[in-house]
Amino acid sequence: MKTLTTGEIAKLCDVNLRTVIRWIDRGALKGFKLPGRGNNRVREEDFISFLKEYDMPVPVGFKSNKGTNKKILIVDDELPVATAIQRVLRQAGYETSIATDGFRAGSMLLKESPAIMTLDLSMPGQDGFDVLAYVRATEEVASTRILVISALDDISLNKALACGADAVLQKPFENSQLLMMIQQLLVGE
Amino acid sequence: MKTLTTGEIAKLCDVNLRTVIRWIDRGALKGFKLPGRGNNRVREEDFISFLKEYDMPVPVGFKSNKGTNKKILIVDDELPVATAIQRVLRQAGYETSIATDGFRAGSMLLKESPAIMTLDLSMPGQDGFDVLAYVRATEEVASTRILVISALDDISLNKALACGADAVLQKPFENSQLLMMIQQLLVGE
DNA sequence: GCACTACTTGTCATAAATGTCACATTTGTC
DNA sequence: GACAAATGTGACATTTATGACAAGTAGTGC
Repeated sequence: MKTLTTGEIAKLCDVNLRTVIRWIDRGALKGFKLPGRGNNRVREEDFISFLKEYDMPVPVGFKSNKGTNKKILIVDDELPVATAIQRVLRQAGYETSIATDGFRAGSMLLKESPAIMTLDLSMPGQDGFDVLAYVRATEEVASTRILVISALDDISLNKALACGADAVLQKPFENSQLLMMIQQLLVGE
Repeated sequence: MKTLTTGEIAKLCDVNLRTVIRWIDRGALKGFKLPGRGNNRVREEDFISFLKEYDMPVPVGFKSNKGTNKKILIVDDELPVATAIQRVLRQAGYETSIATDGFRAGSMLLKESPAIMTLDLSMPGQDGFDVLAYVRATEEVASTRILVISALDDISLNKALACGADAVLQKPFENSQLLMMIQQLLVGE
């Protein structure tokens, strides 16, 4: 369970540490105290709900709601494919967005911090394995679950798993397969 | 995340604090409220876009503030080119990072919020004009100054300016030209 | 020019929130 | 263990939000 100190929250909110402590004392921000002298700790989820409740901006790379966030980012350069995936996921109640090129994908990944990203391995000018490695090495988004969707052979898919993919799905696939994998990824952690 | 209080904005705009609050209440200036009694905070970027939208002069004291962020993101798929640019900028005292593909570029742009991004128009699988349009349309990074560096002809460079580039530089270029443009972009606004 | 309207901005006092400071204590780090 | 860094606390200074009201700024029509 990831927690935050008052100092960290103070920096994130650009506010004085004293003020953060007062928020906690007042009950506006839910936290708990360490046994020592009563140093405060705030659970990440509580901090996020606090920000949302008071309509405060959530710092970039800090939105991963782990449990409750069901946002899915669909990365595929072929728009028809992406929208097809989107249709299936939306019907199942998931919140989705689409990125059709590398720049958008990278940007939206950090901007929206989705719980899951589906990734097409073979995008023009973009090495899918490299994307996997980069995401895993980038702290802000490292915990994003990644579902690789590709028409490539098993060897490539295995390599994707080795590079950090959480699951792979070979094209063509059944909608039910897709949904099952998404659901597993969401529950899985 | 740097934010401003109503009082700071009042001084910067040389208006009454009461007026700033009214701007925020009215929605002209985007801000958010702290949990306490609802003290207002305005994100720096939002304040800048506000000033631009209403054609208000950017206060001198504030420019220097922005000037402290000298981070520059270099986007070029050819690593030798990128490192050459980086060497020049680092020698001049700028903090730099390099992105050699679209995904990294988009991700690092949001992660690091650089003051300036240099952009190669012709990256494989990535339409430079489209990147420009996307950045301008994305609130979180819309105010990033973009210097397009390209070997393409004048027509393309003009199109880049129309798409939202703040400046263009045609390859090949002198190091002094590059530095001058960077400096102008940092001071210019 | 004048009166009228609609609107924005400035002023003031007050209550409340936030920032500052010094110092003891705790926590992190090696 | 020992040391550096971060945190909590109280008292106090500063800043902020709010309402009501005055003053200023167009624009309109006469």
